[in-house]
Amino acid sequence: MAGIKDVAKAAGVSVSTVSYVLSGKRSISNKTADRVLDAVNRLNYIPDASARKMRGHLSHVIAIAPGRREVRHSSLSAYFMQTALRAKAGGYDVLLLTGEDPVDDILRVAQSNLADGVVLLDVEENDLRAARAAEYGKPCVCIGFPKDHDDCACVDVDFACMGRLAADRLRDLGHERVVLLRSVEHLSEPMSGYLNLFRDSFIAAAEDRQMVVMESELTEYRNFDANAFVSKYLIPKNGATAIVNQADPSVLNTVLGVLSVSGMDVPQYVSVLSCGTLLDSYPMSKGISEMPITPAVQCSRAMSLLLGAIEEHHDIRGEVDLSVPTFIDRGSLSRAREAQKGGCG
Amino acid sequence: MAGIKDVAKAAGVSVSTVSYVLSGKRSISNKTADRVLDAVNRLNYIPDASARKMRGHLSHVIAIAPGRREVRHSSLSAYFMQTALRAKAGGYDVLLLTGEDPVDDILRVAQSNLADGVVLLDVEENDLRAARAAEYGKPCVCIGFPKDHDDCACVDVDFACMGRLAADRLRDLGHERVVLLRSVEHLSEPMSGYLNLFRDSFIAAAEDRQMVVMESELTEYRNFDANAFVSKYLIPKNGATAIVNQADPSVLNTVLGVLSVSGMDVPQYVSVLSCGTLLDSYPMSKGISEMPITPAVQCSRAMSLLLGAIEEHHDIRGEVDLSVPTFIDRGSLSRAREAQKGGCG
DNA sequence: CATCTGCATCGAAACGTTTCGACAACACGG
DNA sequence: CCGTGTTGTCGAAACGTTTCGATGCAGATG
Repeated sequence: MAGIKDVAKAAGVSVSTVSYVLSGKRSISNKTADRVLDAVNRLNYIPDASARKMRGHLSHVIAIAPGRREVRHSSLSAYFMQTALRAKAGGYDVLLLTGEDPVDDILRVAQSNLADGVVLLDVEENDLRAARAAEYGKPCVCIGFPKDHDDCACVDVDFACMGRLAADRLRDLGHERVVLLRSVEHLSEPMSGYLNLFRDSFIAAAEDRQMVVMESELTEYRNFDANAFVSKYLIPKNGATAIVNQADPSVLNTVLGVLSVSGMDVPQYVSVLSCGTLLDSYPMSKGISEMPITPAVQCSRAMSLLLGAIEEHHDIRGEVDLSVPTFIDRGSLSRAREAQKGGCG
Repeated sequence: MAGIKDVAKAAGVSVSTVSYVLSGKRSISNKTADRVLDAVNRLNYIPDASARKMRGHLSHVIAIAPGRREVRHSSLSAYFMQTALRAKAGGYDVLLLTGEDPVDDILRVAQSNLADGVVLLDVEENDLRAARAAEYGKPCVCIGFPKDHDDCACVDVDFACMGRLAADRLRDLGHERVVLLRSVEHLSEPMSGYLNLFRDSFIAAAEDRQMVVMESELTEYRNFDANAFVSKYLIPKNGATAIVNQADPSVLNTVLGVLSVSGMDVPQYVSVLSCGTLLDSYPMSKGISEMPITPAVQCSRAMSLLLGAIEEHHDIRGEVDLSVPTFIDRGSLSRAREAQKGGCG
């Protein structure tokens, strides 16, 4: 509750002197500075945030707008936390936007100067928030890759590249028949482009390499039948020797449970590679090698771009930053078993 | 970028008239009001947030402080979103705090008037953030139940009550032998009181009712062996007829997988009741009846308390609001099977 | 000694609002 | 026609900072 005036009075100096001591923008004698700092500590003075940014100053807040309000994927909080962490490292706080109409919310906080910049999460292929970025009057970064991104920067993993890398890796291990385990997420989020981006590029690359790709059926979560999946794609003579997982960790976990019970060991009998997932925050029944999404990387890059735009006035509109996928070996990949009479059942 | 002065000029009135039209705090003739509103729309005027709260006004921001930065439980984002939703409904935005030192962060945003109030998430039994609430100078609500809560309000599910209700429900269905499936979360979060609160009250209530409670071993996630669990607690002659799950959904899912493969049907062979979890945002292989945590309820109550404190100056320090647990029937409970030669293996 | 330079400090303006007090215009009852 | 009240509007103060320009003073330079 103490203001700068109280500090000034207590230290016996003028208000401006206090301000200069605190900001270091003009030289102040040590003697005076010490008296001022003393008073600051004694009175527990913290400058008022609003008053501070009254002279054309930054609010040091960035707004973060998750997309759909139905949050089923737990990775969302990873993005929240990573964004907040990076923001804090740059001296910014993070404002969470969750209104009915996301665009309205963004407009409000951006135009009222409550926030200096905007990060969009859960960006869909046709994303209204991204399309209207020009109206915000503040720099804007998408984590994701919307079609219309003329007025914002985009940061994402290069999922097309991931598809090719996955195909390469499996082919190099001799896998010729692969099954793609897809999440039911597709049903509820048809627009979330990255899953399709990966899938298409993986299938194209695999076929280039003479591999056979099967795709699991898309069903409701609750109806997913791991037994049926295993019976259909892994047990037959010409079943797959590798699973590429694009599904929710728990779906994969169920499959692993069935494999384990049936004595179809990973990776001896079947290799598993999970792509575009985030398993390390997730208790799997078995270590699964992975080309994960990387919230830390994307958030960090997003924040660099954003802070550059805010503080150095870089124009980041239209910029696209795709990062090369990483691979984490958790031992679930090995050479394809020899073509044999297939299965154990 | 247009300011109130521009609007005033465009409408041909004084600055104060514009302000009164917008706030409705004094009567203004319709004619003038229309002209002003016209100008506001034409210029796309949005008042500057900082300037607005310069005269002793509220910032209409509440700060939300998650506890541990390692976020493995996905329910965190449910709390984020629910808090933000409720806050927005009351006209508040939400600021996400994630600094190294949570107390510092809270002090900073509270004392600088950046936020009008504070919500603490992931509150532990001995929570420093709660203990120091007096210093914030703003009202503070915990979601959780710390020991030292003299200076903040607490909102939580009544986990002791949940333990009793769970015991009652199982006993009424004739279950006399129950196994408690505990999460490994305990290992990493020894202080997170609610799991123990439930456990202790459940065990006490169950023993009161002449039930036998077994407890699964606590191991690392990756080492959790669902087969061993099933063999040890469910297959033997005197095995449990019901599982009370307190563990991570994916651990439970693994168990369900083993049960399903082994032909031990739920609920015919074994009943399952999950407590203190949040399965509906989580794709389980099978519907599991549940006494869930209820982020929406807690966040809503927390926000009511907080807004009451902020806007009506209620003193909410020391207040405790425990909500009665809810039960969701998803069909995984049935009468205990008759004592028989036990198991299928 | 007269200037100049640089340092330390101060007073006041500025930021964009809200709100208080004033006042003119008008209506109404006496 | 005078008080009294109401309505609509305005000017200016206030909020708590930052920062510009000015000033006083000490020491260096001519």
